[in-house]
Amino acid sequence: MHDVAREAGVSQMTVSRVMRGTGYISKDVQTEVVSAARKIGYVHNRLAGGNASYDNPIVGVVVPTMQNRVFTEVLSGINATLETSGLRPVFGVSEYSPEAEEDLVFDLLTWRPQGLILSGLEHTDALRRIISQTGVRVAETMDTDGDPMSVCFGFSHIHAGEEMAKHLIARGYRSFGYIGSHGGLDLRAAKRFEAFARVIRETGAQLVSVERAHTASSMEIGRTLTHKVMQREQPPRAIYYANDDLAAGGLMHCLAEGISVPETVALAGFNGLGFMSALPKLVTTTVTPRYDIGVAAARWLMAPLAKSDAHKVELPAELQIGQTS
Amino acid sequence: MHDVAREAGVSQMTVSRVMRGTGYISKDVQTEVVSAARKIGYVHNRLAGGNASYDNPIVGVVVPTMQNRVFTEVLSGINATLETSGLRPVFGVSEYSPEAEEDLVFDLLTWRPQGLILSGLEHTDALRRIISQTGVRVAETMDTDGDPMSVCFGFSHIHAGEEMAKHLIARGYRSFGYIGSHGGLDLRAAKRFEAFARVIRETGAQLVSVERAHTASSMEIGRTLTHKVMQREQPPRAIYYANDDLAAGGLMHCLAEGISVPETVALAGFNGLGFMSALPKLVTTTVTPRYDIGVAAARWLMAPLAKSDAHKVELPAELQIGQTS
DNA sequence: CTGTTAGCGCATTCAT
DNA sequence: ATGAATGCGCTAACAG
Repeated sequence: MHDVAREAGVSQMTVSRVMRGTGYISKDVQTEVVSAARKIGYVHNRLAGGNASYDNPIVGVVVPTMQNRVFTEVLSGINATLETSGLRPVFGVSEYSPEAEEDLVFDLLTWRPQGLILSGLEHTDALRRIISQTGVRVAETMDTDGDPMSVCFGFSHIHAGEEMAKHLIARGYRSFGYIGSHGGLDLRAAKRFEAFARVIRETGAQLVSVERAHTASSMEIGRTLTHKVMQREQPPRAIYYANDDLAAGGLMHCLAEGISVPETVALAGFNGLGFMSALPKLVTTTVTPRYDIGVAAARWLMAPLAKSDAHKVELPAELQIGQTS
Repeated sequence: MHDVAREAGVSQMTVSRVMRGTGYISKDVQTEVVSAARKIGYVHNRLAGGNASYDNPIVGVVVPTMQNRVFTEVLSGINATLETSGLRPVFGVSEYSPEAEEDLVFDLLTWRPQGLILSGLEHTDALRRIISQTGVRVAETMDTDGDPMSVCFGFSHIHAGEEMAKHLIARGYRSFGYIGSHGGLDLRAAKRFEAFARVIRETGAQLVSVERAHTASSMEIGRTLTHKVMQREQPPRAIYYANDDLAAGGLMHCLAEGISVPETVALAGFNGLGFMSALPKLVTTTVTPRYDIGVAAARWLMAPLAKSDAHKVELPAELQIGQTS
C-alpha cells in the first residue's frame, strides 16, 4: 500500500480510503490511485484491515450435510445475499454431529466473523456458552420449534408432520410406515416423525413399520428400504419418508416392481425439491423455502433487526398434494 | 493473548506457540496456557496471524454452479481434505461466466489465500495475468484437455465424448440427438459434444437434433427437451445428454409416456451420480471421480509436488454401460 | 524449551 | 479532502 501511495503521490491512508470506498476522496485522486494500484499489480488485503477494525468480512456457516440439496440451496441463498455487501460465507459440515458442530463453531470464531449461521435449534452447552461469551450474532435456521439463541428463520417441523398425517388420514389410509435415515441424528426429521406418529395414534390408525438407515439419505436408500418394507406380510398402506430423496427412491422401487401408487401404497416426502416435478408421478410432499431461509438469515446478519423484533421468523412450509396419495 | 500470558505466567509468545501447536512447549506450560485461555474465554484470532506470516489458512475455490451435485461433491472432497490441516475453503460461484470467475478470483486474492482451486482450463487473460503477478498457487480441476497454469486434476472430456460415441455406434445406432444446457456456456460439455459429433460424422452416422436449454441443467429440463425431441417426425435412435440430470429426466419422460428404452430410443448421460443407481433402469453414463478430484487438488495445495512432477494429473473417467443403450 | 525485538498490512483517530 | 501518528493481534527470527 505504501508503494501504491508513492506511485500515486499520495499518503498511504488515502490509498486505504480509495480501496474501501469510504470517506471523502476527490475523483482525481481516486482514479490516480486506482491506476497506480493496477500498474504495480497491488491487491488489497482485506483481512489485514479486519485486524485493525476488529471484524472481518466473513460469516461463518455450519450445515449438517452437503449430500442433501436442501443445504446447498440454503448455502446458495446465503452466498447470493452476502455477495451484495462484500461478505463471504466460510462454511463447515457437521455431519449431524453436535460435537462436530461445536468444534466447527470454535474454529469459525477463530476467524472473527461478523456472525454465524447454524442449522436447527439444538446445540451443545459449550457451544451456547462460547456464543454468549464472545457475543457473536447467531442466526439459527430451518426450525422454529424451540428457543433460538437470538433469532431463528424457518418453520415448524411439528406442524409439518401433523399436517401430513392429517392429510393421509383424511385420504382414508389407516396403516402407515416411516422411512428415515442418518440413524435418527436428524433432529428435525425426528420432530416431524414424532408429530406424525402422535396424530396417527390419536386417530386410532396404525404405524406398522419404522425403518431408518444409518447412512445419509439418498434415492438408493429409499429404494432399498421401501423394498424391505413392502416385502412384509402386512405392508403399510402409506409411507412417510424423512425427505424427497428417500421418497423418490420409493417411487422408483414401485415403478420398477409394478406396484401401483397410490392404489397399493401411498407415498409422501418432504422438502419439495425441484427434481420431483420431473418424476413420472408428482409425489405428495411438503415444500420448504430453503433458499429464502438462507436469504433471510444472511440479510439479518447484514442488518440485524431491532431488539423489539421477532425472535422467530416464520417462513412457512406448504403441503403439496401430488399423485402419490 | 497478553491477558492469557499474564494469567498463565508466561510470555505472550509462548501463548502464541501453544495456540498454533508449533515449536517446542513443555506439557506443563501447555496445559497451563490452555486452562488460562479457557478461564478468560479467549479465542485465538488466526487471521491476525496471517497478517504477520503473509498468508491465511484459506484456499479460494471457484465453482461454476451449485445446482449440480458434481461440484458440491468436488467441494466435499476439498473440504474434507483441507480440514485435516486446519485450512478452510472460501468459495464463490461463477455461474459459468468467465468474467464472474475473474471477479471472484480478484476478490479471493484479497484474502491472501494459500492457493486457489478453479474449474476448467479456460480463463480470461486478466485472470491469468493476476495469477502470475501475485504468484498464488493454482490448481485447475475437472479437465485435462489443454494447458494448465501450473497443475490440473481431472480427465479428458474429448476422450469421454469419443468413447461414448464409439460405444453407441458399436451398439448399432445410426441417428443421434444431443441435449445440453447452460446455452453452451459449459465448455467441458462442449468439448464432449464436439468429440462425440466428430466421431458420429466420421462413422457416417447422423446427428439429427441438438437441443440446449438456456438455463441450468435439471431433470425437469431433460424431461421437457426429450419430449420435444421425441415428437419430431424422425426422432433420434439414441440421445447423448450433457449430464445425468438431463438423462434421468429423459428416462422419466420415456417411463411416463411408455416409450421403451433402449428399443425405441437409447439414452446416455454423464457423471455417474449416485442417484442413478436408484432409477428403474441403469442409465449408460461416464463415471467421473468428482470427490477424488477435489481431494487431489486440495492435497496438492497442501504440499505441492516438485517442479519435475506432472502438470497434468489424470483421474480417469470410466464408461459405464447400463440398460439404456 | 522460552523470551525479546521487530514489524506484518492495514484502519482509527485525530489533526489540518 | 487528505495526512501523521499510533496500535490492532499476532508471528518470524533470533537469542539464550
